Amino acid sequence: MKEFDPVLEYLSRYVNLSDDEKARFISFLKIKKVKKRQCIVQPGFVCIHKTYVVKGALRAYFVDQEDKEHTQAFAIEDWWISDYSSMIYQEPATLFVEALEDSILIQIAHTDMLRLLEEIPKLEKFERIITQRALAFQQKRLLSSFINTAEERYDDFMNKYGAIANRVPQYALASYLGFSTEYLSKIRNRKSSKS
Amino acid sequence: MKEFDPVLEYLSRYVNLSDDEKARFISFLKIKKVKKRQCIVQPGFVCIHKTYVVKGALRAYFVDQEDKEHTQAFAIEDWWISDYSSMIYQEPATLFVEALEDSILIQIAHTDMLRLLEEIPKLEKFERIITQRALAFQQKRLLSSFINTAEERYDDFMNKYGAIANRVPQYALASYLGFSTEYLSKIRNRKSSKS
DNA sequence: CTCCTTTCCTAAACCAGTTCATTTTTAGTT
DNA sequence: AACTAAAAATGAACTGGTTTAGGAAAGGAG
Repeated sequence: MKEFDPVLEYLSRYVNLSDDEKARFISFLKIKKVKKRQCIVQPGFVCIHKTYVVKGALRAYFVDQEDKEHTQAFAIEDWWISDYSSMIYQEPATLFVEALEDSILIQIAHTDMLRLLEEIPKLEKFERIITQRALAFQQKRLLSSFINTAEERYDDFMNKYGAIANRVPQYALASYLGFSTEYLSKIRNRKSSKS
Repeated sequence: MKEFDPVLEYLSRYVNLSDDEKARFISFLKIKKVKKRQCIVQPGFVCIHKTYVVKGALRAYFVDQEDKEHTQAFAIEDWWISDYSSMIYQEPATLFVEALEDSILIQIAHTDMLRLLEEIPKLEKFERIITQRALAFQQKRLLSSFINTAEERYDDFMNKYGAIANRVPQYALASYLGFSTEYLSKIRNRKSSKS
């Protein structure tokens, strides 16, 4: 099952599974290939899967009443993505999760994950830790949106996630950082004229 | 150990513990009483405890370079609070956690909690679930800060958490919602003149 | 290669929310 | 009750970021 190795490697950073447990885990995984612009989650439908990115790039975004998009998260190789709220509460999604490039994904259904958590309690630790880290990240991001100016947030993102910034469309980046594409353009212009 | 009952009741919503396990859990708990304005977490010191509020009200806030405060969370009766990031990474805190009223708290050290998680794996489920919910909440809050105007965010908060809003100082509420006290004052004025 | 769509850039008018400076109200303390 | 300090209100001047409307560049499909 070589195709699932990346996920097993990811798991092994947090928890040690026996070969049997690994096999059991893998039995619930599914490979999914998607083309650019294809959505794997849409508002109105419950988000069933947790999705791991083997190859490619995706984003989760919300569309508000004025049809404006707000990017909630990006995911590239070795990241997870989903409409988290929809998945854990088994409610209709509010987000789109869309491929920004042709991508190869590995998915596990939330209900299967819950079953696995019962079977292999060690996995709970994995879930807890990655969720804790996601929470800490999200808290920092919210603070930053209040504390830093648009330009500071842009700089921070370029420093930490330049690899992502250079791969995703500009409107997606601007809507992640919480300002308009026009303003992103203005920021970049300001920078290039300075140097 | 009647004094710890509120925490046990909280736990029981997520996981069933035997009497032995309950006793073991309780053995790590400590009661803490604090006066208004007293801080239980400060920048520079590692946040050791997870804190449950038996009675009273607290807030966690960040102070930026311009000495402006940004409230990250409130906690009243039956809520938990801490500098989450500092606690899980065992790094110096960046937040203050301050009592807004004289309060009675129950604390558990993070290291003790980790030990308990090893001893009583059932507890992992508890940790995972409350963290997942906190994450979903945080994600909604960030989206809302991008999508909604200051006034809409104020209205939402009043609807959902009116009980908190009426208990905390106005500057704390404004800094939670992400705008200035002056503007909050303006919003309230607008409303009272309308009705 | 050409057409067409999507993405990116620019600039001026505009507005939601801030800043600053001062006053009024409230709450805590002796 | 009187004093003090903290919190809330007010209003005028200002600004970071949006909006609107356009044109330029880049990528994909035939």
